[in-house]
Amino acid sequence: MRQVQKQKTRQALLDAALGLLEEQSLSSLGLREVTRVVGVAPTAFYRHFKDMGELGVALVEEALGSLHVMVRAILAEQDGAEERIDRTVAVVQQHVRHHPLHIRFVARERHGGVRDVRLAIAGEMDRFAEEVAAALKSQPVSEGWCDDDVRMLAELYVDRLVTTAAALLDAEADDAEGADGVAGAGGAAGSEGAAERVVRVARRQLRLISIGRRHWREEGGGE
Amino acid sequence: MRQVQKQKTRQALLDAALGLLEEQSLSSLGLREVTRVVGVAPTAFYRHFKDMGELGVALVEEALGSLHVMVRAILAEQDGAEERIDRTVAVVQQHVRHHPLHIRFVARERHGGVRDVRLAIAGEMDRFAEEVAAALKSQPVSEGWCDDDVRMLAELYVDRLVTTAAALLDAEADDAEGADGVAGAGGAAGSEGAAERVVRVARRQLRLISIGRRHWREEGGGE
DNA sequence: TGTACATCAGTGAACGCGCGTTCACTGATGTAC
DNA sequence: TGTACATCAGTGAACGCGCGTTCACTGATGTAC
Repeated sequence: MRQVQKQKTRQALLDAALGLLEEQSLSSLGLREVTRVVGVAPTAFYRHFKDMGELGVALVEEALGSLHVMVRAILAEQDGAEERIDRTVAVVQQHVRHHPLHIRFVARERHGGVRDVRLAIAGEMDRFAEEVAAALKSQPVSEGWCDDDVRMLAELYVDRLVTTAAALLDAEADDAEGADGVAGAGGAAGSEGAAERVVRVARRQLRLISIGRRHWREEGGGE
Repeated sequence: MRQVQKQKTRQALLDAALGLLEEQSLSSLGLREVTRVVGVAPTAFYRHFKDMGELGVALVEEALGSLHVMVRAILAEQDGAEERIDRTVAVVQQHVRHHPLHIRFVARERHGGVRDVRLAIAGEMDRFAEEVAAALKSQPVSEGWCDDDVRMLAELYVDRLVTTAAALLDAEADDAEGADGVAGAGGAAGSEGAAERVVRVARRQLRLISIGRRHWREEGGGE
């Protein structure tokens, strides 16, 4: 079938673009750069996308689709609060390792220079928050919470997950770089890597939010 | 003095670039675009900056300098927890109104495509966190907290301020746009604007964090 | 199965354009005497 | 105060280059009979 081959080329364009976007932003990425990596003529691009913005929106769907899987995995947990936090951070860490380019892309283009892409990301993030809110609402801790408060908590969580993922990505890059370059210069041999620090901080931040959540109704609810 | 005129041109280049960066990212901004706005020859650019990256780093200093003032203003507050939160959000809101381009620039280039600029922003944000940590440490609520925990709380606060500022900026743009375009289409006349919603959510998120902070030692400290 | 025809993903030459950078220059400002 | 000279911020012509986009095309794949 001809459509099969067409999809392959389309996917190759998306993959090539995503790879190139590790080190630059969408608005400075050229159509010719992408086709050059794939090995097709520049004009072939137009058989698949109107322009780079349209390719960007397609990448949003791909990247946030994979993030969506991550969020669902976290929400599926049923353990106690403490184990839940550890699992959450572990899932984020795993996701960063398996889809570093997706995380980089979302972090960069969330406030980037292409309007359609920003809107697409904002829309997807909103759906995440809604999904997280629904999950939080069904938990016993949320008894007596109004929908609005649940939603603001969900946004706090979603934001923290994305921020942590982006921080982790930078930290792992730093760790890898430092290991090659100045192996052990200054710090003790067993000293904490940047990624480990991010993980520890993220866990405690989630813990603090969780504590705030448990005491919210006692003293917070009256607006 | 000749240096005075030179500084004026330099500042004009920075201002023009900042304006152009409202709608695009640094890595796609051209040297000729900037000089065209200022009204000087393209080659004049080189009398002030090696390239756009260097101009970007200069913009970081300017933008985070103004953010620094904001952070100090917040830390100077001495009221109770609740008033402190209201004042904090009010200061952020005011800052967004007075320096929207600075906020946009920092939000965009924090994860943007120019390495030197990213590093400069990360460095400044780190200094903010350190400063906030020092202020938090001296408050009575922090009795018995280890430095590491204070620092993680400071990072949570700094991150929340920047995120809120960026969200507020987008929300105010949405509000202005919606008012022109579809005046009152769908929502009731007195319905909440996007900016107001962001402010209300931000207040409650800070409140929740503050509650978590007060109960931290009772149940959180043991790692 | 074989033949005639339609489709359409990918080609490749050509275009005009704005880019960053070079270079020798100009002329106002600042300095020495 | 006036003159001769130095400095250097800004100029403007020129360059080669890679960009996005157009167009008529090719030839493999798919379809009808």
